[in-house]
Amino acid sequence: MASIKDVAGRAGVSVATVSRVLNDKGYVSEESRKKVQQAIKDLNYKPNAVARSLFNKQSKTIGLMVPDIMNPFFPELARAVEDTLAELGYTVILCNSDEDTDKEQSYLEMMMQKYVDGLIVSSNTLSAERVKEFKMPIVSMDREIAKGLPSIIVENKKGAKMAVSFLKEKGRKRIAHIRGPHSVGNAIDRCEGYREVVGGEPWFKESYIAYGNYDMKTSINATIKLLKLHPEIDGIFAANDISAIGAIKAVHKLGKKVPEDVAIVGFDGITLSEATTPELTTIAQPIYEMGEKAAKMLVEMIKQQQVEQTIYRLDVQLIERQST
Amino acid sequence: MASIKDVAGRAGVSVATVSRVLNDKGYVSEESRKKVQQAIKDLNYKPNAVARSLFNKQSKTIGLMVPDIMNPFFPELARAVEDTLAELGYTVILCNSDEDTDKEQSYLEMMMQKYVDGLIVSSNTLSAERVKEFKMPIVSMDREIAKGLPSIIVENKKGAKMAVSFLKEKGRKRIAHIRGPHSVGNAIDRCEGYREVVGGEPWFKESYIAYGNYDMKTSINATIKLLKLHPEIDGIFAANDISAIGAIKAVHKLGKKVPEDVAIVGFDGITLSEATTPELTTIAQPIYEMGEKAAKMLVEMIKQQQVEQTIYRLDVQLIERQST
DNA sequence: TTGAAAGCGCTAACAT
DNA sequence: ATGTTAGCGCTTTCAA
Repeated sequence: MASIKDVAGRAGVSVATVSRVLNDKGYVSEESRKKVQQAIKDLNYKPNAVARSLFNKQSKTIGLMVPDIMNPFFPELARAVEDTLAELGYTVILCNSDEDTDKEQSYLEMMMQKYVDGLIVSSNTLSAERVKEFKMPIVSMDREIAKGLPSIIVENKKGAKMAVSFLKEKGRKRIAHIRGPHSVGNAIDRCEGYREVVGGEPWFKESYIAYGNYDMKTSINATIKLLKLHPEIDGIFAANDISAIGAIKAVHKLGKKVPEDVAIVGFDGITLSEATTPELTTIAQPIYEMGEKAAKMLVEMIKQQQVEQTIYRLDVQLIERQST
Repeated sequence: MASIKDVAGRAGVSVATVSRVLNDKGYVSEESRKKVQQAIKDLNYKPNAVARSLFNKQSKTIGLMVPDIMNPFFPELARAVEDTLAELGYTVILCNSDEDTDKEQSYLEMMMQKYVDGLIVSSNTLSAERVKEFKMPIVSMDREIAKGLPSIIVENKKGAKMAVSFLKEKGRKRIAHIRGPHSVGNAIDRCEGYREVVGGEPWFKESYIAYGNYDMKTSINATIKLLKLHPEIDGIFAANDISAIGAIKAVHKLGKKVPEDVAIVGFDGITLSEATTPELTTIAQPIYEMGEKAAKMLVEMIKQQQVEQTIYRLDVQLIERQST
């Protein structure tokens, strides 16, 4: 691999001049520039990014930390982030945290040691303090880690209300909710949204809210229990698409039909929701747009060396399909 | 951020000594070692990875290049790779190539510039020459890019034969195939496997092989056409799970039932295949294991500085579910 | 057993 | 307009 010295030698100038044309900084005569460019071509020279990083304390690399890339919400997000960042000249490091504090910590340390320029993170376990002491631009996805920390979130409560209202409009009289983890902000918001729409109904019971943990197995079991206890239920709002798919399976297992006997609405709009039978009606988040926005914000922050204090709350959209 | 100089100063030794204890290389008196370790603790010193890379020409980073992380096959692979590599002290850079030669090229250049230590790649467009001139350990997934290049592949033909034989055992008399792209090796192998089992049957027709392109929309249309042309078809082997899901949808659209009227077997064993109704019978690849193996092989290669000339051909497994 | 110093490839003062 | 040089933080020879 040719180095800047080789280029300088071949062009008959000093390394400083080469550096100047490389970075288009300072004065360089047209003649020298030509010679340097020629030498660069001849040698197929590519600047050494590591040497640059050492000097600049920047690596043109950002970290993307998600709980688990296998969770179907994240591939699309990762794709959006990577697309956008690649366009802007950045490289993406993938981290699966499993929401494990120790793993998170070691990823953070690795990032500092490698001069990673910034971090896009979706986590419920990363505390505000640890983020603070980690002096690096951060954008948080799907959750406000700390006041004043840039975040991309969606209208969770509003979306939940849309979902439940939609079930009502469709003539459903007993609407249950499969909720997500108690510790997760968006699960709380979505549950609140549900409550606001049907919590005051005369038929409403606390036991209409079952715990699905955002996962399929738990949701299947929860739904079966729910429907056995309350056979009158004719509509379900599941807090995410995975839970909704679990609910569909449970309904089928009990010999009932979706949507005839029980109509189901999910939340997220992951690709999976189109692959099921029946296809899932869902509250779609603009996942790709979220990733794109996060990436752009982060780069802004990196360039300005100052943290924008913004929260982007993106809108959600009801996609009606066969499950309702 | 404390540097090695700070540590040396605080410990009252030279930076060389600090480096020695850091890397556990060369002679260090017990006393000096203690002092250095204490200083490291006091200062919460972490070695600067970039400076190390500059010297070592290694970055403890590897690239993972996939066509598209949104393709449901790859998240699990990425997870396996990342888990394994993180365990071994490596960081993973994610690249979505879209099988686009230009994108691939610029990723490769970025990797050279950043002293990336190796590459795990799944691509049908990366040519043998480009890989050769890219002097860096590479493991190829799901495809042999060049003779002698380490690859992880699966028993595609054998799996296809298993799938089709299984349909026969289940009493299916007219078995069709939804094939993948003509340019993709594993699609060719799977199609061959299909042919070997039923190509000699008296009822076999060339038009029983439809083109699904490994994608859902195309497979839906192909299946609809197929079943309209040949209503006698009672079994379908789809070359991947996405196609199989498309086939299920198509069968439903035509008012027929899976598996009563048409039994369907897929290939891949992606998580998605469990989420459908009916759940998909499929030939499962050991996806996680493939990623793990690839990562371990790559690290071996990096450490030994020499390329092992091995091809791992992993076995596949029939998972019987509701679609048959 | 330890330290001084060169060097990895680059950028940016500073001089000229 | 250009070159010389120090320095980014580390590792490793070489000498002591």
